[in-house]
Amino acid sequence: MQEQYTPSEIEAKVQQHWQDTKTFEVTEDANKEKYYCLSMFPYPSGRLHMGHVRNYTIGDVVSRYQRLQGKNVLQPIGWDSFGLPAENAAIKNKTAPAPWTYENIDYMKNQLKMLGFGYDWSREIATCTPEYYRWEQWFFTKLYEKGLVYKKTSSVNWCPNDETVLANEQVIDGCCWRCDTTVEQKEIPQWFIKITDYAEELLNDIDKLEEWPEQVKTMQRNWIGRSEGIEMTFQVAGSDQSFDIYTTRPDTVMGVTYVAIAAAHPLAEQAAANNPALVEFIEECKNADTTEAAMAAMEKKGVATGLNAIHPITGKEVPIWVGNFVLMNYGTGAVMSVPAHDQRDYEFAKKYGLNIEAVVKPVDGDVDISEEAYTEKGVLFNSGEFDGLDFQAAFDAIDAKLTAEGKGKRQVNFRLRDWGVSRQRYWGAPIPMVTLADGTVMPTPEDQLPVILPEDVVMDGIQSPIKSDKEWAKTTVNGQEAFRETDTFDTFMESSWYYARYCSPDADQMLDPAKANYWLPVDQYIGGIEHACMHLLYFRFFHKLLRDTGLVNSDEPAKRLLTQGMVLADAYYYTNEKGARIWVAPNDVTVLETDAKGRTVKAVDSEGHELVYTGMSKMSKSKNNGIDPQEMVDKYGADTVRLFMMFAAPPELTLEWQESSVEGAHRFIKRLWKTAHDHIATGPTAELDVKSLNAAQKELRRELHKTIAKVGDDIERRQMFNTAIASIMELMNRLQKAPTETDQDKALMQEALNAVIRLLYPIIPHTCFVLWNELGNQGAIEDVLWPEVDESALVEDSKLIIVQVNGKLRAKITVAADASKEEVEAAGMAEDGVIKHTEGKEVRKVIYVPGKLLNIVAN
RNA sequence: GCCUGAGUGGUGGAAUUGGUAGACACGUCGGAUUCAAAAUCCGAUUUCGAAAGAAGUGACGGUUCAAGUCCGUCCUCAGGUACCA
Repeated sequence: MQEQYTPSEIEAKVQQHWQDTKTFEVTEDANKEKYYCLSMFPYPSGRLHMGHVRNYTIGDVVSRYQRLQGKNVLQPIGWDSFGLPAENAAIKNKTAPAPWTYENIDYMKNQLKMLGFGYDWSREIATCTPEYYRWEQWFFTKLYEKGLVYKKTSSVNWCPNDETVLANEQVIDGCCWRCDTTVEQKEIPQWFIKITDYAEELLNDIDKLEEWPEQVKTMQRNWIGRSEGIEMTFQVAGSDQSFDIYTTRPDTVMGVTYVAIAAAHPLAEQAAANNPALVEFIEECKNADTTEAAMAAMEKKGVATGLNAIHPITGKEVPIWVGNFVLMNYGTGAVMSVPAHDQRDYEFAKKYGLNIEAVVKPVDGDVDISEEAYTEKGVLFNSGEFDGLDFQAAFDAIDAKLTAEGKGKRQVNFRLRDWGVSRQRYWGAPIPMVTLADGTVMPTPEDQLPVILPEDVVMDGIQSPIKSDKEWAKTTVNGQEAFRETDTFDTFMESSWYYARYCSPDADQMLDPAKANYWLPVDQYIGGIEHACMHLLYFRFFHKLLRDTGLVNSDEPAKRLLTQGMVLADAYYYTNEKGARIWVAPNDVTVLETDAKGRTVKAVDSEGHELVYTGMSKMSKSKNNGIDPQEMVDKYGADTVRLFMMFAAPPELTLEWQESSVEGAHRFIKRLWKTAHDHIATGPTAELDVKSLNAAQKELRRELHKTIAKVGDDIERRQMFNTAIASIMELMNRLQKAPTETDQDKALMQEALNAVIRLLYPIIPHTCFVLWNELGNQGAIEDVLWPEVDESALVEDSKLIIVQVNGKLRAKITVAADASKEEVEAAGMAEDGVIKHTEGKEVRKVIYVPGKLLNIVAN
């Protein structure tokens, strides 16, 4: 065996072995328990970043661990390869999105192999290929036939200068990122999928996701946002027109002093006919940013329409205002306003001098609305026949009255909105719809699928090539001239079902149900927390759609979810002559001076600029603090990078990249290698005879088996890979100091190393692959099982008891494992530290936590 | 704004069910080895204090024999907010 640890040699050799023997290619096997481990697939942006490395290392650790549990483990990978960045890169590099994407895939695929991830490469998919998206198109046409797809107008960000639609990301401070023109909102027809038809099930089935983080489940519940309220109709005074509003606070309805409608509401347009101020305001609202955050931040403004609405219960007239905070697209496009009991309405009423009438007060006192709205639920007053009712009673009574008079009804609403899947961009799957010459809109017939996206295109930076090429849309359907839809799908469509396609990647149908039902649901899904609401909800939604199409037979796509945190790194900048901050890459920084505690005081870059250190931030292009995984693998080897990633923080927390800590991980592997080398150099070992071990050997063996138990629990149940590694490090620290004189010392070392190598295998597989055979074991480590815990080795004959007086630590005592409370108490009371703090005091109570702690309460 | 998290030594973090706060590692300091350095090995390392001891987990308050952990109010940071993926 080589004395030096040479990761580059070892890793190349082991990776070649995995490739040659197709170690990680799997097929359905009814005799084996399956395990499907899935990491969110990457967008092929160019090179892997540390976030990818973290995500895929976690997945690989889980997969290899499960393999050693004897399971049939599927770990696939692919490429989420449609999307906006490819268009931007293509324009910048004067190429087309397709070649740019395919080159990136090739490059990144190599990087994944160099990190040693055990993927079944025979199942690799790229969503930008017709072989993939054709089934998505097919599925969309099926959804259309089922009535789950519809078209409606919806607003998009519009740059009037470029005459193009912008993503939210491309709007900077209300202006186009390319030409700085003020962005407008434009209403255009778009396709929607009725996710709201599944809102109730998506909400209820969250309860089935027992192994999903509570955090994600809470976010999804709030995102879906089920509410119970009343929808009621207001008549417009002096007209036969009416409009509906929805409220979750019908108990406040007697306090309605005005109603607010959206600028795009038909009534607003009607009222604007002879009201120039209103026309101007409606114009202004058209250009307002409609993202939720912007809506919340903007100043709430309004203009009176001059129209009045008739209160459905009191019959009184209240003014109708147009408010910039009401959107036509959401809800009914109108809201009732109760300034006394809603803070936004309160501020609006104060601003425009509208009436404020309190109708709800606390159960035990008066209501004070001189400073702000009273938004709690209380008891009604000033509410006529409803006076004295509490929230629920008022809700029921008002519901009964409105229902009886045909003016309203109880209704469940969801915050969740239907999924708009149309994008006016090129690099996406064409939406398989056509418009015939006679105006009929219909799905592309099945025999004309896939609708192929041409890849050989020239990007002009503004218009989608399939829109600017007027010929592309032309086709023939049912013998008629027809025009293809030139919008493409939201890329969330592709990422909503890839997990299912992996089960039968070459199937000549969307998926092969027999194979899909063998592998699905996914046992472990791993990805970033940023996907909690959108991707993970679409993913669950699509699974239910697949189920209702008869393609899968489970209700949920993934049993267990792990959401990993971001990767941060040091960031440094200097200010140039023009006053601009120039961010310097961390590997170009030399720290010259640290304070007594090791904090950076002075740092310079290679050109001598003195730098400002800003601490840790998310690795990003803007702060130039990305660490290239490739460089790290070249320098330390993949196993070191993997070990550091898993050791530096628990998977769900942010991880701070610290190269000194990477070196620490590298040192640990070197020590492991040396310990194994030194042990192997002493020659063959005798058989371990457990009965003959002395006390020290027994204790060492107990530590070994405690570690085996802890590591298994940490990886499988707790998913705390960092503490699993820490406990292996502790054990290794002891093993390095353990005596090696006798046969049994050596036999124990052999048992320990054979176990440690398997415990570490999921994390540093290359090193462990080699060491497994060096230790004299036959066959590949992939084919052996996880070490077993010898329960008999765990038995302890004594226990350490913490002795406290009034909750403060005063002594530590060792007692027999079977000592009674009385014995422990007597031993504890005899300790100097205890006597000192109980002298002259009365012992009032003694709390004993068996085998752990004794607390003496005295005063 | 709203929804969801996080905050513990110089640093990353540990403390799993309310029971020893700081495991493991990095850094720093001291020592060994070396002509010297790198590498490696050994030791110290929350703060204050000579010690005894006291204080200490973002802030303030509460529950409890016992609180990093539970409850309340607040502060800061992060993720999401429906066309970035």
